[in-house]
Amino acid sequence: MPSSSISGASRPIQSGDHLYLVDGSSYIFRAYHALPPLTRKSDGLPIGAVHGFCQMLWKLVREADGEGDGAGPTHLAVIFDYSARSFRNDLYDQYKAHRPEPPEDLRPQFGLIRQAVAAFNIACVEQEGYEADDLIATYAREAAGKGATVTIVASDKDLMQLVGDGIEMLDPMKEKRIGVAEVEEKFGVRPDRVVDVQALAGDSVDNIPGVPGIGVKTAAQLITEYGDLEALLQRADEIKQPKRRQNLLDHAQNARISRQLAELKCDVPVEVAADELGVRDPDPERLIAFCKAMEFTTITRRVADATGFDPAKVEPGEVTVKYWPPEGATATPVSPAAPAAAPAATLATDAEPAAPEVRSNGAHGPGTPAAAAAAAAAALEGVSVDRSAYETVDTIERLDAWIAEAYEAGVFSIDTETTSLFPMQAELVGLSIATAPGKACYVPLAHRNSDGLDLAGEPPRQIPLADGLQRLKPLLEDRGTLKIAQNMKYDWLVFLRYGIDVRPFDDTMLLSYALDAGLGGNGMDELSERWFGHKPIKFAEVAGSGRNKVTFDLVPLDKATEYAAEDADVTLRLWRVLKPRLAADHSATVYETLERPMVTVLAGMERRGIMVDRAMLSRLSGDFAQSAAALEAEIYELAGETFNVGSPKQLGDILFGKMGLPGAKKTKTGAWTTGASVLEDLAAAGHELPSKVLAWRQLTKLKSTYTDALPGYVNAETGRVHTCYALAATTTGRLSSSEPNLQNIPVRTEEGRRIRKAFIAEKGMKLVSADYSQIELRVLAHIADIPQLRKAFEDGLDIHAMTASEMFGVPVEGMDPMVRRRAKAINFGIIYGISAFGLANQLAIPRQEAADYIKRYFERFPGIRDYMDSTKAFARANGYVETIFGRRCNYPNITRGHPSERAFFERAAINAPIQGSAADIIRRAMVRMEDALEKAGVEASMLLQVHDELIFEVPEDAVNDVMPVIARVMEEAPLPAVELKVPLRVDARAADNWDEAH
DNA sequence: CCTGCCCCATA
DNA sequence: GTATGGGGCAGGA
Repeated sequence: MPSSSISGASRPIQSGDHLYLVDGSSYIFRAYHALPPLTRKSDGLPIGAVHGFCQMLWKLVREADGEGDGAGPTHLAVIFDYSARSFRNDLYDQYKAHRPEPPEDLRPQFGLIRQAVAAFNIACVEQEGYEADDLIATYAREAAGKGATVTIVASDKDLMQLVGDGIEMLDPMKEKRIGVAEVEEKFGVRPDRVVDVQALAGDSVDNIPGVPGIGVKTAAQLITEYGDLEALLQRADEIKQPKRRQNLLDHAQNARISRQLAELKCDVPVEVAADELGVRDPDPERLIAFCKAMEFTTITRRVADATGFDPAKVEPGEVTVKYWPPEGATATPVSPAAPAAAPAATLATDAEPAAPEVRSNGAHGPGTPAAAAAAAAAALEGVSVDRSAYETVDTIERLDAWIAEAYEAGVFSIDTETTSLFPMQAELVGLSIATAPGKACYVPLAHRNSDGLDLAGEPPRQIPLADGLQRLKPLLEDRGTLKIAQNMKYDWLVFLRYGIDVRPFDDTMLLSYALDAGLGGNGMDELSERWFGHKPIKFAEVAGSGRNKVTFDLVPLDKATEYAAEDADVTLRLWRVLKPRLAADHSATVYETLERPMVTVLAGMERRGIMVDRAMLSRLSGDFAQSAAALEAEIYELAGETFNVGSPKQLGDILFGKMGLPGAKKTKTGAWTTGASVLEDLAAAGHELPSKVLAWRQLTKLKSTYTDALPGYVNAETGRVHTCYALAATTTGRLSSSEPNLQNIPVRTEEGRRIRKAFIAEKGMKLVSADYSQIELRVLAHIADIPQLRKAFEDGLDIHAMTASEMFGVPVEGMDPMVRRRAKAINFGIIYGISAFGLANQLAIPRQEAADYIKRYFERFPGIRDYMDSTKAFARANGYVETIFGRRCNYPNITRGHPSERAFFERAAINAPIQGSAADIIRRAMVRMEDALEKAGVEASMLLQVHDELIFEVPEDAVNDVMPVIARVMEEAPLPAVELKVPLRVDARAADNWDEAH
């Protein structure tokens, strides 16, 4: 049988009856993301949508009075889509194409909802080849034709064409009635012309093409003017706008097909007649059994109260949990430790800070979470950015009005304007707020007037900074109002310095990063362009650039308002597009546990900064300059002429041109290669000049990049260096550090380590450095599940020596250091997605020999090859890979481009789960660190992170208490989300400076 | 003054 | 062979 319909009571529909038709399929999707996630207590089965559905059904059933006075239902049915295909696919094969699979935790609820309908004893209709909407249309028209009232319980805009003549809609989430007026408001035309509008505007969710360049607004205007679609298409050549006219002429056929797709079928040969949909009383025992099985305590009690049935007498019923629709061809994730359901399980068990509770903005349409996200994007597409509509708020009254508006909205975006890009020295100049798309303002707080002579004149009219902040503080700290910013870490730090602790918040940059890492930048201008095709004003356009650049407090208020309010406006729009995608993309846990909590953690670290010994750096600078000058003189002598040693071009000419040394290689641009490895080869061959150049380069590098540059970053107020961590800069989840970069402070050479010694603790304090030992190899051993590696880490062995012993069959005792070095290079190579070429380069051995090593390695560790092959295959099939915590790293170009480029992305994809999982682990440790230290009653401040190392500043007498706490938090960081198959080990040391602590 | 390139510091 | 940020040079504005 092509359907599984169940009829209700037999009762011919007549005038005065009231038929309720519930759109079950769209309800499920809608409830899934509109309602808070809910799981069955006993086993974690996701049941949020089922729960919402049952509450709604119970309400409807209670209203049924069997009398038909127009209020409660006399007839009631829940309608479902039977399958994805319908007659519309024959009209247009792309119809509803690109629909993503339903989310994992929604799947079992499809079956459960059908069982709920049965438990309520309500008619349930689904029919092959027809969508729920067509069945609803058929029943609705028939019943209305017989004089009955019809209520369609749905919010799907596709059903709006049915409204009128006794048919209305009821939005089950907002409990809002949708009549002719509401439809006109939405589509700009009467319900009977809705399909014409849809035919022109198209629909990205259902993949209905429409006519390019025409949205709902334009479509409504055209239909109103020309009457209907056919008339418009006939007279399209009368349209004045050339582009629009051409599009209508070119895409007329598309529009006609779109209309057929949008128009609902009112004459479906229904298998269950409308007369068979009469309301029946539920069987209380069966209903209670179902509710008990689902562990719905409140509904169980209500049903019991209403029916007088004692729930204690009823055993929980049997419910069948099925993953429906059946699992498709979705590939399994790379990591055996991260099965598809891992993110959901993580949510249920992980004791992480929960998302702040925020009122839904209700802006999402029906459909899957992904479709909802697409709908949110589509809804924002038509709203153009109108900079002239922004308000400059210069009175307390207007500021209070905006604050009230923000409270009312429950969520708003905010952006600060300051005098500096460094949040630690930025002074607040003003701030902008947006409470809805297009509804934004700028509040100047500390602007000055430039009179053109670079002298500040009378300030413009504005609210004094202190007064403004005093008004805003309660709002910014209000736990019930969500603040949104693009790169909140900056604004959060600025506000903190003015005594305001902004929370709760969302960050659109981090949302984009959690969702789309690797697909492009996450800066606001780029996101605005990507999502809205809109280019915001550039900072340089309002503040100038180069020598003409002024601080923002000198920007005139009209310009400042346009720029600042637009940023807030765009940020809010981005949030509306990106936030709904978290659920759809299963990235909510990554965002909530690995991204958002990092904002305040990193802000704290940046604020504390680290002390550097400027005198020591200055002495070093002098030393380096002297040594470099001496080397320079020797180099000129050897070369027989003076030249710029720092110019690779000139150096190449000397070495390979004038002196005719061997081993000359070309770079991409045709210049001589003068990289370190080339110079080392020459030096090893006994040439003096190259070895002097190498030494010179090292010294000048250390001098220019570190000893000269670092003092310039010392903050005048704090006397410390405050680096800036980027949370969303890498594809793998690592942080990056800049201004200055404190993640590449030298450590390998003795000269370099002298720079490290200049990073010191405050008097009476020590620096504690705690670093993970071999974390990436441990992660690899876990992911690829390599028995020998697991055993070696378990036993605390020297992992490289063990690898060498396995590969070359030599005992670890008395091993030749060269043999161990080779194994070490291979181990690192594996992490980097090894190639014979790269390994040969690294070890300076022939390519064939490197290939033999790799072959031998794979023979000894076949699991590694399996991991690499399966990861590559997964990345090629899906365009992304995941870490063990579900962070997604995208590689969209892995199947495109030249073979060498593809090979590059393949290596990156092999590396990303390893590097990324390690990055996730240290993020988890950092997020928990402050609380753990506080709970343990020990004092310590986290100052720096260098990928696998954390640096703290600790009072001398607390050092011994602090170190075990730090090590424990770091070693246990993966728990409880992931239990690694290998132990993590952390080494911690304390000293007066970073070099000795490391 | 900006950009691409080369080179090099870290994990 | 992975992931970054940054300095100096050189060429084109």
